[in-house]
Amino acid sequence: MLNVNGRGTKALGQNRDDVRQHNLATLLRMIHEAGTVSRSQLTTSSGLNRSTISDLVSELQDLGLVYETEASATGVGRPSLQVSASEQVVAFSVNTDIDAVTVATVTLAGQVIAKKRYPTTNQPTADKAASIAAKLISEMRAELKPGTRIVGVGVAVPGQVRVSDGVIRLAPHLGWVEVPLGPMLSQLTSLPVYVDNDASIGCVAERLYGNAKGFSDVVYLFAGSGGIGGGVVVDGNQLRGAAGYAGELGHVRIATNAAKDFSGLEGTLEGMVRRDDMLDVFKLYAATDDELLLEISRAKTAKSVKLIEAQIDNLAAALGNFVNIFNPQVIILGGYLSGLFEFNSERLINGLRANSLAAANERVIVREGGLGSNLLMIGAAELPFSQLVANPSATQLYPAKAKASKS
Amino acid sequence: MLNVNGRGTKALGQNRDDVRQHNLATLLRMIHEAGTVSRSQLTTSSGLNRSTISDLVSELQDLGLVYETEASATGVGRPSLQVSASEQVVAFSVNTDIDAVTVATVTLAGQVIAKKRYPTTNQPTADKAASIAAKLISEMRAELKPGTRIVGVGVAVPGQVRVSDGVIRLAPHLGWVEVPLGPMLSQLTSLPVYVDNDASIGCVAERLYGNAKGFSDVVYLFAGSGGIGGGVVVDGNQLRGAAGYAGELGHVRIATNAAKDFSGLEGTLEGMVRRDDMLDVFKLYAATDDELLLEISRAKTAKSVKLIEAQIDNLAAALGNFVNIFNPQVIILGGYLSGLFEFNSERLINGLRANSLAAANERVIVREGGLGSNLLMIGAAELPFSQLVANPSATQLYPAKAKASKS
DNA sequence: TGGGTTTTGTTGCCTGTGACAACATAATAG
DNA sequence: CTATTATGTTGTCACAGGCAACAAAACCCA
Repeated sequence: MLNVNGRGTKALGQNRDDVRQHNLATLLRMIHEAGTVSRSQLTTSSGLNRSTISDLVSELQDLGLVYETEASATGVGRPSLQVSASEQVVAFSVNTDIDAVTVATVTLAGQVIAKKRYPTTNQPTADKAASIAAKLISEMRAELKPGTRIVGVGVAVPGQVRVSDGVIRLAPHLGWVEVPLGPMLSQLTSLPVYVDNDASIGCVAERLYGNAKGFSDVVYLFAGSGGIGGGVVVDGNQLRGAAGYAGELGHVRIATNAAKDFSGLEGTLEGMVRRDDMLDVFKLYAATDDELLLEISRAKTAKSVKLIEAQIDNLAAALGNFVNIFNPQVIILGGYLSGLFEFNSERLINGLRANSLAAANERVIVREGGLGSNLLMIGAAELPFSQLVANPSATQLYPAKAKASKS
Repeated sequence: MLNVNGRGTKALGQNRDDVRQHNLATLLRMIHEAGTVSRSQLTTSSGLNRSTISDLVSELQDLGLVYETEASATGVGRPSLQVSASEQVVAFSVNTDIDAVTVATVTLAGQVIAKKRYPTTNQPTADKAASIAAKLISEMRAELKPGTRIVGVGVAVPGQVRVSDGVIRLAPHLGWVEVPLGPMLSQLTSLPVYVDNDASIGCVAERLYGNAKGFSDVVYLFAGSGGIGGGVVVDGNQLRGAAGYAGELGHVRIATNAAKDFSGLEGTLEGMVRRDDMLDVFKLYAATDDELLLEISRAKTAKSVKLIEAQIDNLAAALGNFVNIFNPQVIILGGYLSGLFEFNSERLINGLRANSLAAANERVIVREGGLGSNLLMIGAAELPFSQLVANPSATQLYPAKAKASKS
């Protein structure tokens, strides 16, 4: 029951029958991302022959990963069979936050079919969080339809995660330092567990199902109660870096002599665009993002407007940096940052342009995040799913009723 | 005679006989990067069968791209044939700088076999630079051994380049705005021309042949007379961004209220770590990097030391950002930045650590660039070579004696 | 209503690619 | 001089996807 490195041992160069694996993986990826696709669509967008698609799809069907249905005709010609990702193949996603542990069941088709939130008083310890998560997973596992198979568990943690083995290096808001959350949860559930930073996971979700869908170069910025995190997609691939810590966009320095952020760095984006400051100016003690967004949109007092504009300017400076560094097609703002964008998008865009090179910023699109509360759930499930998709025929699945065979 | 996009039309998913192309490309890449490899090495590091290697290598040989030699025995067993990249296959590399145009002939084995520098008074216009380059190329082409074939021309320009069509969007030091240098040079030489930013090209060279060799996640920073440029390698691939402008690391903002850089941005690395300031403090009007490095290493006056330390601190702040963003394995400092590193590497490293997350910076290596004056020449030649390597059997080559057939 | 057209699924055959095994070759070790 | 080790060479084989021919299922139109 090992946590496998997100990017496995790369076969140094070539392939022979890997062709089959590759094609199988490509088709499953298409089906997984779309939920349902017709076989003719698969044929055209893959470039493979009809007969090959037929063969490959039936192999996926034998593996129990997809199923076919007849579609009602939409035009001339024989209607193409619809291929759908199986709802009988699921992953569990976990989000450990400062005030709750949330677990969801997500199907291979990308649907959240169950979700449980377990509120905690204060921040839970890692042990506590793991046992809560394991308990919720166990409950949800018992409620699965018979025959359902489980791919694994994906965990979103607000902090720095060593992706290779699921160790939380530092999660300041949770007070976790060097805790092996992945192995702990894997032991409790007897399932493979994959852990990653919450913002990276949000980025994955936005790219697959949200407002960054279809883009190959994306910068994602997310501000929650735990500071600012980021995720980056470069040429269609999630930026991970040497050990998986890349994309810490909230800790990028943009100014001198300024407040420290939660990790002790000075003059960083996270230290200058603070959700808590925003709550203070509206005299809120705690608020959901929706409540805060509403307040921001109605801000009238000079003090609040000044704060909002200052945050917009700082955000724009940081975004300018990211544009110079990544030359992305689209920038997605999540959490309460979308409120800043809505409040005065022109100011934000102008600031961005003033802080970046004309060539790099000329085509960049700034958008709010398109996914709601299920963002992290869908994204976290992608961690185990991506393992399955990369190797459809050789990935072990686990039955709904426990007694999983040890790997 | 078109300039082809660096990353061609990506076949959406799969392959059939693409296998052969892929394997051929992989082998040629290994041979190209190593210069000479034994067949047994190719066998082990590719994972392919001996017989397959034999077959593929003989195809590369038929294509005239490699040749085999018998090696003197080094151990037990039959000695393996050595496979070398052909010196009869070359590319021209061009560097348009503010005071000269330099052209070199580089072999597929990575050797610079000829080099000519044409000094210019003041900055040349793009037309001037193109005609000088074309003239030098024509001369060097005439001096090639008969039978030599030309892959194309790679151009390194200090500025922002639209890689897809070779248009220089902005090269502040040369005073070039929106000039189609690639097409111009292509017309003059009747050869395919590829253009990229000089720092990106330096990064490529360092990764293939310099101090970043073998690393998959690299941040490269280069300071020359034209400001500070950067290049990034992410998971083995050069960071390009949506339109090829990514990696403008010199224009990243790290401070408030500071001097503008050459592109008019405020508080950026380029604005705060200035080569000209360094020349001033040593009362130099102009100097080669070697001269400047010597001065820095001998700096004694309070004023010069203070400036050097201030630049080190600012450089460290920027490097901290890059570590948080990219989590690289290695950072390479080129140009006179290596002098800052040598002057007080401890201060630089400490500053880097203070400005980045512990998890991200714990294993990062900081090094000076390992390539001398041929850095840009070797890197620029890689632009056409990478086209050839990606598609060994279908890339057109051009004869040494002109009269090239139009494509 | 029925034939023509268009699009897609299915089947059987074909080609190209790399694996594999057997053998040949060239070095070292004793 | 033989045994051992490592590599190159050759012929055969398995397997994946392309391709063509046919069947099936929709629409169009007279």
